Amino acid sequence: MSPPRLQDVAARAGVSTATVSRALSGKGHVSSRARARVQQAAHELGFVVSYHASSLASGRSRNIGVVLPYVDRWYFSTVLEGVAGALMEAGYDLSLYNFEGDRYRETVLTDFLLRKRLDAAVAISLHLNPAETQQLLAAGIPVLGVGGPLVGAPTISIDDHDVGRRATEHLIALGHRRIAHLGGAEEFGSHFPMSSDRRAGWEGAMAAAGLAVGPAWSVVSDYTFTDAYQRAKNLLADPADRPTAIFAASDEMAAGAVLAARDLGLTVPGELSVIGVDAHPIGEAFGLTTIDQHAREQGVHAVERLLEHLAGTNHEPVHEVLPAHFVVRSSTGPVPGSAGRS
Amino acid sequence: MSPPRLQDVAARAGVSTATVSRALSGKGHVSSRARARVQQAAHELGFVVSYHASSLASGRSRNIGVVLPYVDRWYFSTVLEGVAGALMEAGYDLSLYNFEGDRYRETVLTDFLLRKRLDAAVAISLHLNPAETQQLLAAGIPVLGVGGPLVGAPTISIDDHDVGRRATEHLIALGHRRIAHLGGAEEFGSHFPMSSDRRAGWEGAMAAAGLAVGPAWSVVSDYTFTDAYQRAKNLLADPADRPTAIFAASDEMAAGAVLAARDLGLTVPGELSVIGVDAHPIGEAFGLTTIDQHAREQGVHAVERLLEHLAGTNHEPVHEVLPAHFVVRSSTGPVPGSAGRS
DNA sequence: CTGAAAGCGCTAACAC
DNA sequence: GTGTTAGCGCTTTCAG
Repeated sequence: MSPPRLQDVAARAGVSTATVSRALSGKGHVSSRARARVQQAAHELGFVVSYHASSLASGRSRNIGVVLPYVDRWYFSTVLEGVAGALMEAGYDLSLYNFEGDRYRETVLTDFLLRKRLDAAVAISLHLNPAETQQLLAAGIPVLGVGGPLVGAPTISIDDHDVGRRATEHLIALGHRRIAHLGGAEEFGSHFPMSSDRRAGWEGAMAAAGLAVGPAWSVVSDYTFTDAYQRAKNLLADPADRPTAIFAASDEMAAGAVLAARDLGLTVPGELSVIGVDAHPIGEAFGLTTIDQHAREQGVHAVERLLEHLAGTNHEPVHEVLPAHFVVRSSTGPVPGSAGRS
Repeated sequence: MSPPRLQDVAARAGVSTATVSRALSGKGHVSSRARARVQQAAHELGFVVSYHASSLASGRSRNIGVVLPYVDRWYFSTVLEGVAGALMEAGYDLSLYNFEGDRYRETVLTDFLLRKRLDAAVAISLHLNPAETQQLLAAGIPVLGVGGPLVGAPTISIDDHDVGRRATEHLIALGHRRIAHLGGAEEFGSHFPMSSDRRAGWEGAMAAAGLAVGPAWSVVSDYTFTDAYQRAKNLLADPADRPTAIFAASDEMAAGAVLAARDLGLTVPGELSVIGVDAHPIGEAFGLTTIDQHAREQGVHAVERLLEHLAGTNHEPVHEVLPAHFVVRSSTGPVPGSAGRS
């Protein structure tokens, strides 16, 4: 037998389909008596509204798209967890669109996102150009950016420049003068727009303290543990000319650097201090000092903003900046051969 | 102005809506001339079919659900990447349902999955009981299980018992006699059903070799780097009575064990051999010997199977076993104080 | 507060 | 090969 329809419920409850719809959706006024009978009937029949019919008739689908460049990287999967949980609480479905770098960028943007089956979308650390953003907005899909700049759309993110500055100043305060940076490439800007900002924050703090920053200490990696491990090993190879501290743009890279140092026989933080960003769980075992950017909360908050937007009136593209917090553990300490200051 | 409808395209191309529908979907026969005009008109108007209308009318939604207990853990996010890519290639949408452990288990199963908006679902390493599986199947949603047993539904997975056996035999062949296991809890069985199988494989191999397996060497962890690090440290603390090798049920745990060993001053593989499972990228920097279970391919293959199922006739619940392969690196070696065999 | 009825935009028989 | 038309199952004016 086919699944029960709204009409079946109406018949059983002895009311019209309109009343059933109102009673079940909570929209419009229904006498509590009618409501009770409807709910009773719906329950007995095991009725579930048809998503497609409901969406077609109402124009809304209670479905939100999440667009991201990777799902198997910590930041993205963590934000995704936050988004998924918040949407679930709100009774929304979540459609996932993974660029896989840039592999499906075109496909997602043209074939998938425009099928008008989304009430809104959140773009995680994605650099959409104005044309792409406009395309979405023109299709009637409000977009919210998380962790990346989105021209013409509201965003939430942390202040990456400030994060870079604070991490660096923490090391400077410990007496370090020779501080290297391990971050993402500029070209990675399309997916990791924060990279250059964190690097700029480091450069700014170094300059403000009158410290030199050679190109050799401005290391470009790809945000993976393994690549960072290798690059840190190269960076630290020469005992005569190596930094005493490293600021890594992510905890995974920071952890890779710690492992590299150990493999070279260097103690952390005795001979090398390392600080990361993220509060990645792996940092705990490494005793990593880091700056927590509350990735999961970013996802939760993104959904709150988006639902407000859908419900409400406030459609200005506000760029909201979320706080990030120090988590000091044991990977940072006074510079070697000093009394230190901590 | 409102978006163009099928009718607008029909008018512009000078044909009926039925022809437009056929021309655009590729179903049914349309003269190439009509097809060309339709495509032309559709393009000029920027027409995109309405997903909801199409789904309502046809009963199919080109949307597949992915149900999993976590998204921020390597195995799950990697399988998810594979599934997402394969679905994208096939032009299917992907709806994500995250249990977050068991937090949303009920909600997902009752509120979300049954809304008849899914053509099918893949359950990643999820232990659905027969009633839950039946509920889905009864709702007309074919389910495929990846990496976990699903009663009454087709599945694909590796042979975890065999993996445990092979990993252990690798260590035994290197001369090890004191081999510990770091795996998941039995109770974790609801999400990591492979845990107990890998452990059983280890026990079996040890027994077959006539080797003792004390309860102290059968360590239960939670599949995280940090927990494994801590437990391995405890396991290795006593120099007088510690294993010479560890078989960990995942690379993350194996890496945690390697770090623990180093923090205790033990060399790997000189004083301790470690082998994991997964081919997690982090294993590279650790030089981890592992068994690759090809997680991404599991996801890709799951989609292939599901689409075949949707297209075809073969509806038997086949349990397919995929191969897993050794990746020998530098974390395993001859037992300490022996000439070794390799 | 409730019912009748007109669609929402497309697909799939069924005719021609 | 192509057009006609009856829905798909629900929401939402508009009356009452």
